[in-house]
Amino acid sequence: MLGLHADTGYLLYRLGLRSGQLFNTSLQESGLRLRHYALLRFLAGSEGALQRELSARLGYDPSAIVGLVDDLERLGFAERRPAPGDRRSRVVVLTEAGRAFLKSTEAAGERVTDDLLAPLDPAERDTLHALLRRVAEAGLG
Amino acid sequence: MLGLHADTGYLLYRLGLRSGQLFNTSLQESGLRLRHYALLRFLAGSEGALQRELSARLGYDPSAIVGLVDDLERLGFAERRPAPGDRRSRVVVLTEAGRAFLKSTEAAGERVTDDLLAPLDPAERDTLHALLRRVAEAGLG
DNA sequence: CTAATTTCAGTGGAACTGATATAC
DNA sequence: CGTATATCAGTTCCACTGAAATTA
Repeated sequence: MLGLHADTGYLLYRLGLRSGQLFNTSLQESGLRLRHYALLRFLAGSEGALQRELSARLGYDPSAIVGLVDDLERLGFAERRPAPGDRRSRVVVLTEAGRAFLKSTEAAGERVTDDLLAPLDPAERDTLHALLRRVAEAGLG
Repeated sequence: MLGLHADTGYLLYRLGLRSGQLFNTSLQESGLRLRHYALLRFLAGSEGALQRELSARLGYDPSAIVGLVDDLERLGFAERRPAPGDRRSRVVVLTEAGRAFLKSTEAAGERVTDDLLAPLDPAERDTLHALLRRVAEAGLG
């Protein structure tokens, strides 16, 4: 019995905190947080998404999406457009400035994961990633 | 490019949040949070620890330890005792009531990790655990 | 009518910063 | 003197809850 450090769930909790901190410090000079960055990267692969889709796919509360998109709009990295076919919804799309920002910070994002997983060799990282993906897909949809 | 879901660091961040939530809801009827529980389980394997040791080993800020130990003392699960040899320090020890509480909630804690890792078979869980431990030890001390 | 989408106000917790008292 | 331990006050952010307005 070595305390909760021996528990996988607790390890995930602690490493999740550490990962989030690394991302945020890496992003701090841009004025964005990890959540903004995640949203931008999702948009980069989607040709526009409804806010409720962002909420579901990223796992953030719908009320949190509002403020995140507000921030990105203020910076000119994303825009809200009326959704064709449903006047309740808004489509959020990446702007050219947003795309350029993503390109400029791509390397920094990879460096964070590199630092975090430094003790693992490439094959082990793949194994870890695959296991985490399966856990994530079961629990988060 | 599937967005940050394809990034291991981000997966860790998301799963860490989910893991913490599961622990906290599992503990909610006891009135404690994951951080209290982690502290209790650390004490169970330590014969008493200085608060600065708790901070270092659990990764919580020293100022956070104060409130956590306050809560545990109020419930009678832990006690502060003067540290022999250094009147600045306090030794935090588990009480009998604390030990009994841990015993009564052992199964619940295991169930949380079980739920979280449901998609993985036992061998995969061991693999995941070993990988996470190595990542944790490199970054968290 | 009920349900879905977005928005907003408010709550509580978490993590930290900076300052203080005490002791080394 | 400077450093370490514990404590306290205050800040910021995060995640959520509950409710509103609009539309389906």
